[in-house]
Amino acid sequence: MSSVKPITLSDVAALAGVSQSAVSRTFTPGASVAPLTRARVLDAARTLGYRPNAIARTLTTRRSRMVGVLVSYLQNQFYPVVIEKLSQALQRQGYRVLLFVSDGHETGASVDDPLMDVMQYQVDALVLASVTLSSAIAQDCRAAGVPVVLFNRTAPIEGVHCVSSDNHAGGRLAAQTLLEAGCQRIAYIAGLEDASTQTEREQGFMQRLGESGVKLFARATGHYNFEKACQATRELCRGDVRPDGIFAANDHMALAVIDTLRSELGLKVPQDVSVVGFDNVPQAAWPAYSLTTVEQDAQAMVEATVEVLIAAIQSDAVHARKVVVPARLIRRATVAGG
Amino acid sequence: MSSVKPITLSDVAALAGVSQSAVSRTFTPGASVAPLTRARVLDAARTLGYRPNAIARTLTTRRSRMVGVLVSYLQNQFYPVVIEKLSQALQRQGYRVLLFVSDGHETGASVDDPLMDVMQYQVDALVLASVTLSSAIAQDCRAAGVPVVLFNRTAPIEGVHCVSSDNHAGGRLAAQTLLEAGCQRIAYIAGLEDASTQTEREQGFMQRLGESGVKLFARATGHYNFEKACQATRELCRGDVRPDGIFAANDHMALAVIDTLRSELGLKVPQDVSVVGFDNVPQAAWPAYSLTTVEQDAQAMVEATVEVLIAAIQSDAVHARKVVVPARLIRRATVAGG
DNA sequence: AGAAGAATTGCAACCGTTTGCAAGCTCGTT
DNA sequence: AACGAGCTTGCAAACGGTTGCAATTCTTCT
Repeated sequence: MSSVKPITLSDVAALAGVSQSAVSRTFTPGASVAPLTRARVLDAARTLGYRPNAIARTLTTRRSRMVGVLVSYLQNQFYPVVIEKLSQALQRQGYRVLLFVSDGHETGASVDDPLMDVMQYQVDALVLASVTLSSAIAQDCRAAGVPVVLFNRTAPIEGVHCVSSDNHAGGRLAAQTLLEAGCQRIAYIAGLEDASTQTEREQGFMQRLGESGVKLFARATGHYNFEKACQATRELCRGDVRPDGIFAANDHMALAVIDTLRSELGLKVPQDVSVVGFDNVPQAAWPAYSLTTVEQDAQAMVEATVEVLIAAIQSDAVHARKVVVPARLIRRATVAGG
Repeated sequence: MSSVKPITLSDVAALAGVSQSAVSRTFTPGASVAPLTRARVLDAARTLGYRPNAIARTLTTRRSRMVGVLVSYLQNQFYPVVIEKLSQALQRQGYRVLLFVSDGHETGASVDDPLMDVMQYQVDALVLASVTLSSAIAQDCRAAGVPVVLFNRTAPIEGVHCVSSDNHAGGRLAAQTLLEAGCQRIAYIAGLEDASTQTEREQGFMQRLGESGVKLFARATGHYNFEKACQATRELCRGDVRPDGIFAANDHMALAVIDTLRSELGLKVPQDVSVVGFDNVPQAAWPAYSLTTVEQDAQAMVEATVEVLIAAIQSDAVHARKVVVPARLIRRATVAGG
């Protein structure tokens, strides 16, 4: 069972008694081939078990129909959901996904390397779905003529597309929800400090608080990480007087907050403290949490991404698009007085 | 900014004043190149911003250094974890991941199509990490000379490698745990009926129960699905007398069981009913659940997979390996009398 | 100094497709 | 019967690399 000799165009051509071109053309939709020839070729191809070689095709057409997708960490359930949807959407459009998962230790080049690596595979476009990622990369790819779309992240990089949800409005929604619940001491648990999602959500949140003349009671950083969010929660509740409302910059952290509040600090959610998250990951709906959260419409974001991507591949010249999809509040059971 | 002319071997060769071969060889580790030439080439490459074209390379070497990875649904957190680890491990070995997510509606050809599609990309190997997948596929790929490894699934297919954990022993462990806790009415929630993980776990479980002369109190099917597992739990608890110990065939379902038991049926875990899961997904450790479960060592499974894969790629002739990784019990707080 | 041997280099064929071009064909028209 | 329009077809040159082979250069030893 050693390496099977693969069937090529010319094998089929030989059997069908036609030229390579004829075979190639029968497999190229819209090419000019006589019905009879096509039938003969298809026949030969079938008996030989011929499968076109996408790699060879890529070499001449200079279109791989592969899209590079770069993700950082999949602990946050939002990303698996996105990958699943994105991958399926791209498959439907005839594209394949070349997946890269960065090590998390994204110190400078460590992430650049595998990334430039993906470029060697001639991907038609690149989706960066990592919250934090040196924007230098995006520019490199851009320079190499590969369309780049930043997913769930914005950045003022020339020629780079962005798809995100309305984090600012979402932050405002979270604030408003906590305010309406009558919270007096509102705290915020931040994500990774330099992530655009983090800063935008916080700004919206603070702005809305400010409009009601409310000052933030406390702030801690959870780095979009479960353990660190637990830590942040402990920190917030250390003093005699603790917050009665917490907005965590994403659900992943919000779940950690709830767990810590309940199991470790013996507090009741929402009676003692209200919690609002961001994303609406599947677990947010699980009865154990039933988290009130700001939804990011993953489906809409994915659809926008695919659309932008394809447009960009089709005509390289389109000006960079910044899509922001609306966010909306999902009211569940972690905010008082619901 | 229309299509940038890419830099090729000959561009570099021209600038460096050497032949294409020289350039090619400086980028081929272990090839014979004089230090001076190498330096000159590297220099030229740098100033030109040259990046080797992996696609072209693939065409001649007939090794794409891509591995196709096929997954079905990512709701079950076990798979994201696996993808992350697998992807990183492969990257470390210089392989890229071509990801396929099947639609879930795996009715016959619907999954075969995208899969045969992946074959066109000349992947060096294929990992099937979908619980349920027509084995015909595996054989097709095998026939095409592409090594196939079934991840977390066994099947007696000639020439196809398998990596899974010891589901039988794991099932026994689950039974033993419930027995030791003094459970009198032990129930089982099955996964997808024809998945090998499901049947193996159930067999081990039943065997151990039998050894203690215990008969199964009830059985329901959750199809490895959250909602259906909730449904199954309701079903099990419908009568006057309900189970006091439940083994769910995976954590994803076990979490659903706990949620349903607590929030919907007002029962206490583990006081009223003990629950054991299988996988040890990250959420199992979350305080809200603190699930006692049988761990699948994802890291070990991934490492085995990569090893098998690479061995198979290196020499096509190796006989199919079936690796089974030991499973162990993680004792947390969902079994009585812990 | 001369020859054997090793290291380096360039030539050119090849990997499996696509595609521009020109030639060959089929038909309907006049 | 001759003519041109429109299809179909094959030829051959790319696409960007790799690699066996032979030629060249450099060492080193006698």
